[in-house]
Amino acid sequence: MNNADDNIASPRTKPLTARELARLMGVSQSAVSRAFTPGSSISPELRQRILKAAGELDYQPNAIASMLSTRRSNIAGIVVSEMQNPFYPTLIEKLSRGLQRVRLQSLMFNITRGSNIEEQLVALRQYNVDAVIIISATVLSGASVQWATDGRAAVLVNRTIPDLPLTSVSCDNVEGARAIADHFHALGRHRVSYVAGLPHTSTNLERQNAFVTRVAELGMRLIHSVAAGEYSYEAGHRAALEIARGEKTDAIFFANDILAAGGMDALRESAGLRVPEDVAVAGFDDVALARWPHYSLTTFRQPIDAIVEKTVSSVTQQLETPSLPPSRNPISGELIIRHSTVAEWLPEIIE
Amino acid sequence: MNNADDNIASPRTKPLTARELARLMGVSQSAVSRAFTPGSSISPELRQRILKAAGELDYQPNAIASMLSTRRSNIAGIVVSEMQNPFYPTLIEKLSRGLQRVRLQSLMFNITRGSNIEEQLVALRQYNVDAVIIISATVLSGASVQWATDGRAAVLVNRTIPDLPLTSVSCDNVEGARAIADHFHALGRHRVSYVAGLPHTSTNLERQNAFVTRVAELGMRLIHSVAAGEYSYEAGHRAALEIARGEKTDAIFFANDILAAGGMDALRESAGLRVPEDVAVAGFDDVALARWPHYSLTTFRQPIDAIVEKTVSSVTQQLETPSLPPSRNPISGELIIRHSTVAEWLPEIIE
DNA sequence: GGGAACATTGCATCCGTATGCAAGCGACGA
DNA sequence: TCGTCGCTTGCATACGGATGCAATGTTCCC
Repeated sequence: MNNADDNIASPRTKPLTARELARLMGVSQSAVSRAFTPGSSISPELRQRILKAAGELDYQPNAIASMLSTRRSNIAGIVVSEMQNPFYPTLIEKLSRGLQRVRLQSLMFNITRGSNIEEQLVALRQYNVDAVIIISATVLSGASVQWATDGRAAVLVNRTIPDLPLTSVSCDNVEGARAIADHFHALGRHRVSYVAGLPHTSTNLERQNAFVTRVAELGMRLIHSVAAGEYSYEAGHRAALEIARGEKTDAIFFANDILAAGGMDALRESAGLRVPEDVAVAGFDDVALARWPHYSLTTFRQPIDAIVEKTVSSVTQQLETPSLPPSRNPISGELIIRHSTVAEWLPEIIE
Repeated sequence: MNNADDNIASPRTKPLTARELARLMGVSQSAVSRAFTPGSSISPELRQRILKAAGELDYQPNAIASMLSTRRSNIAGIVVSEMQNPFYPTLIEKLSRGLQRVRLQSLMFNITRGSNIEEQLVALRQYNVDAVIIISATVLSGASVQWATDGRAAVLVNRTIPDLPLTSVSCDNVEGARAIADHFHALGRHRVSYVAGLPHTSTNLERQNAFVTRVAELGMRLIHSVAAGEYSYEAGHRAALEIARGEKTDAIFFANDILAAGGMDALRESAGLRVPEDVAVAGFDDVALARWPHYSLTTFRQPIDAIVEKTVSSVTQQLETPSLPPSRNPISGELIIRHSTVAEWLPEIIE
């Protein structure tokens, strides 16, 4: 039992290094490095030999060391705050996959509202992320974002920050809000209302302004315009009750689907109104529950795949061309009409 | 305009290094490093002086270099796959905050089912993550997980992997499933059914076995036991319809809340049954929608905060004591009774 | 056959921080 | 007053790979 250690699962095995592998093979460390670097100057034979040996000896390059040398981390920092709205998990999931496709891992930064945000952004710089993708709707100061993103690829998804020239990719909120207003108008609803979520976010401002403007253009009356305060079911519920207690309205546009869901339940179950007969309801996003037969919610679909694709391509372009000027990229969405505005529309059979 | 560059936002400014800062201050680079390393040998005065200068000159240590030196990355890899169930985003968000509290950033690894999982786990080793937290319900082979976690702190959350001795933290599925069975029994329901999600996951097996066993112990009859195939609203909807077409059952336990929501809507709106009068419905997790008045779902609440806390503390312990033997940590949950099983229970007023 | 252009390979050094070791310094006790 | 001990500080080097440059070997053309 002289070599007892050999039999024990060895948690401490130091990973093989390029130098060691090189020594074992009688080649130089550079050769090993080149074997793993596409496009580097090495003969196909040697590369194959090294990759084969690497496979057998379970060598893989240490990404940390490589980051230090190249000053590229191959990491994208994703700044996130509200995971409650199911739209975001879906977005993040797809985004993270999209980034993996271009060899970027996703480092998540969960911003907690109220806590010291600057402090949380320090890590973005410390970890030397190549790209910063800001999804959080939470208000971030332009200065801190500028500082955090300084010199890196950066994309704001579904939001903008005043006075900060950064590339942004968003669903076309103006198009969406106008489409809803047009739809209400086409339905013959003329006494419409709007329910905001977080009032000061760029997303909300765009939707609200576009909706209100279009409503006026079409000669409809805006009966209520309330702020729910947050993007939650409960907030939508409260807002709907408040509206139901006031002057009669025949169509409500909620700033997103979750608000709309809470609102519909309140209208139907607490206010005793029929949706869509008494009041039509529309949301925004087209999250999964909008398709549920119970809600069957008319909504403006955010084209997640297109948003992800544009975000990823913008990141890669910025990485290739650091001087690329910022751009705004509104992505066209699609009005999805369902039962919550059109009684004749019957919920899809769920297959 | 000789120094035109000065006026332009300088995206390329190379970050200040410890050496440079040291040179500027006339101290050694070691001193700078020590100033940022708690517990290192340095006088309080010098440390203060350095930290002050660092603040003014906007220096912060390069985490990459530090990782290379210390062989600690301060990164936890979170392996995730299903973000559709709202339980997981919530869990991940809290977990990520919990980890930040102990100075660990979260690197997310989104496992795509079907694609090459091993390949995706390579990055866990390359990035040298200190800890691996596996939340994904997707089936992972023991061997690949072992390889990926080799020698690091690792925790399986809400799942186990057969034959793989790893620390796990889960809601006590047995307790939960028994509580539901007991509840059905107390309600006088004796013809019960079970709806599974992903049939081969450890979570499902535990819930299913415990439920079936308890049902038998209590002398109730198990009428249907079906597998929805995935944890989705649609799957729950389909499963419920299938059950409604078969022999009459008076209580259904769905393996999670999303399934239950789909199931309830199907029972009520497609099968024309009353919930809870004709059939009682219970779920598992207590996600947000379980509280919505429309569902008002009886469910077994997973104690997310306790799970997160235990996970984080287990990680820190493992980091301190690498030889720590694996442990199982079932966390006690709580039966939440609502309208879907007890007609008299009225939905909470939403404040 | 000689030389130039090219393809491969290795050498040496750098990336930015952490840390063992030894040197410097002041304080304290005998 | 001198030796010793403890606290600070700096020096030198390690962490693991990437890469410019020089050295070597090949190929091709005149």
